[in-house]
Amino acid sequence: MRQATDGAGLSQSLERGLAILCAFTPNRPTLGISELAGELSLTRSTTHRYVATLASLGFLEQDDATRKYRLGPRVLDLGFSTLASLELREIAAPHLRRLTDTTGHTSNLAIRDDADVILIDRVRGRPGRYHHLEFTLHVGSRIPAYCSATGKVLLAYLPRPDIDRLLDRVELVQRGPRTLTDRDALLAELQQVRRTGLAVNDEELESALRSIAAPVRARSGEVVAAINVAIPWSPVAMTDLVSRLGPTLQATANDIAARVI
Amino acid sequence: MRQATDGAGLSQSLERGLAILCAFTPNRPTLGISELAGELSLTRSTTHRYVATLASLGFLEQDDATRKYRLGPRVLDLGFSTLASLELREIAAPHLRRLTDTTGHTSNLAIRDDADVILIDRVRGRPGRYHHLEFTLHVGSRIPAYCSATGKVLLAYLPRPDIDRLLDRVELVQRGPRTLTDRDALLAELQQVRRTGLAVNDEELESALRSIAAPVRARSGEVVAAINVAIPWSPVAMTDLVSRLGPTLQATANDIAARVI
DNA sequence: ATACAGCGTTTTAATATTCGGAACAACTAG
DNA sequence: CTAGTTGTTCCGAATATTAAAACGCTGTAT
Repeated sequence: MRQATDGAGLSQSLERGLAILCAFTPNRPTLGISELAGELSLTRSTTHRYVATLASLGFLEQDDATRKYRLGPRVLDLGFSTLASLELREIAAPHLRRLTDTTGHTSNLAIRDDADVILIDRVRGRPGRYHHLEFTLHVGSRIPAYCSATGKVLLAYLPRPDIDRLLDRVELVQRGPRTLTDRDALLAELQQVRRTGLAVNDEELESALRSIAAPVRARSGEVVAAINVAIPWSPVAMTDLVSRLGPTLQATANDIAARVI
Repeated sequence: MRQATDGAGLSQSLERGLAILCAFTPNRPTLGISELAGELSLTRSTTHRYVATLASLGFLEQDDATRKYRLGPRVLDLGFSTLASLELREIAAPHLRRLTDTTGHTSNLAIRDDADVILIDRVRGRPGRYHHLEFTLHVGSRIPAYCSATGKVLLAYLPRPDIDRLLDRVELVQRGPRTLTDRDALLAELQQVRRTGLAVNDEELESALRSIAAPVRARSGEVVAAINVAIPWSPVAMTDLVSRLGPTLQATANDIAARVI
């Protein structure tokens, strides 16, 4: 849903077709031709041609009753089976699993894309108290970096100019009861992350959700990913959680890093 | 110049662009312009324009050193967060988790797409003996139906004409030491599946991999998905495994079905 | 050193491909 | 019945796309 033609020489049709696919979100799982056309500022006929193409290839399906469209199973072919960071994901998988087994909490592996983080692997914690986020977050989910523990980690170790450039384009909107909406406060916290090697998210993304994250470094020392554990809210103080889980988290992150090529 | 494949594709550019994205597989994670052009029978300049478009949108990334391309993080935006069967996935998630906790084995939720099955959720089993498939199969992976337990379940309950039509287009290639390459043998086994309500995969997809699957039914009674547990090979007889795990599997499948809208 | 072969990239003019207005059929309200 | 949707089809216009050729560049082989 970003960016049209900055320069010349790009394929309009491809761009529009992909925009159509991206228009389907969890909040709007089914869309009609007119809705799509309106959203993308295209005519219905043009939209229909793209949609028909996508449907004929299996990326979209048409609902028999309502005539509207939804995503088809083939979207899962698109890159999901591959993925830029497949190697990292494979290396991390058993360690994530162990992290969840020892802590009992859901653990995630995330990378940064622009000012967002993307979950590239996750191991669910014990059943029982399933939180709302358990269902709204999947592998592939995209979350703003500024209000997540993994995001803070992935921001913190960037060169300062890059941090500024990213934050320039982001509005620090209130997502949870304790979201850091003040840029200076966020920058201070990023410094804290660099000092401690840990980031926390204390109900900043969503109410009742806490999380602690640690950086995963490549051989070069560069922070290439972050792992975290998601913790449902409890009366325990955040500092206690950090001192209890932080070392385990960092040890896991280091184990992963040690196996990265 | 050329018409699209089966006269289906209406927008040539969109079809070609998506073909480029799909050309990236786990086996071939990075591709150059020339490779892509050769594979898709396009000229390099045309290929380059599509690739540049995809790269400018974040779906591809260019390696600084080799100048070749790999998938970018944005591919994960494509539909994965939504998906036709998201509801089913959400409903099934805690049950899959419990299934893995009680059996210790990796469990999966799969739907059918044409003659393949697609994993739409998975809960990894205990660490320890990580099998090769642990790494080659992810959510989103596509496997031939005829040589997997979930696939047999999803084939078995189709109307007979549909089964025939699907199998007409599939070659029963040997994938594992015990793959059913004979169509009649496969059809007989599908009947067995309908009788017992369980399907097995005894080293048919890959050596040392066994699996047992059960159908998940919608309110209407239609089989809409399948769940399975993957079992590393052991000297235990398959029939023993079935009698031990089958009831649990079916109970889980029924639990899920009972909660499907 | 030189020539070569391959790569990704840019430019080009010609046209196949795509565009979008208008019209259609089906459906829902009022 | 009319008036407003919706998804869908048609078709001439024209634009966005195509592919050949040339450009640098990087290696390798001579």
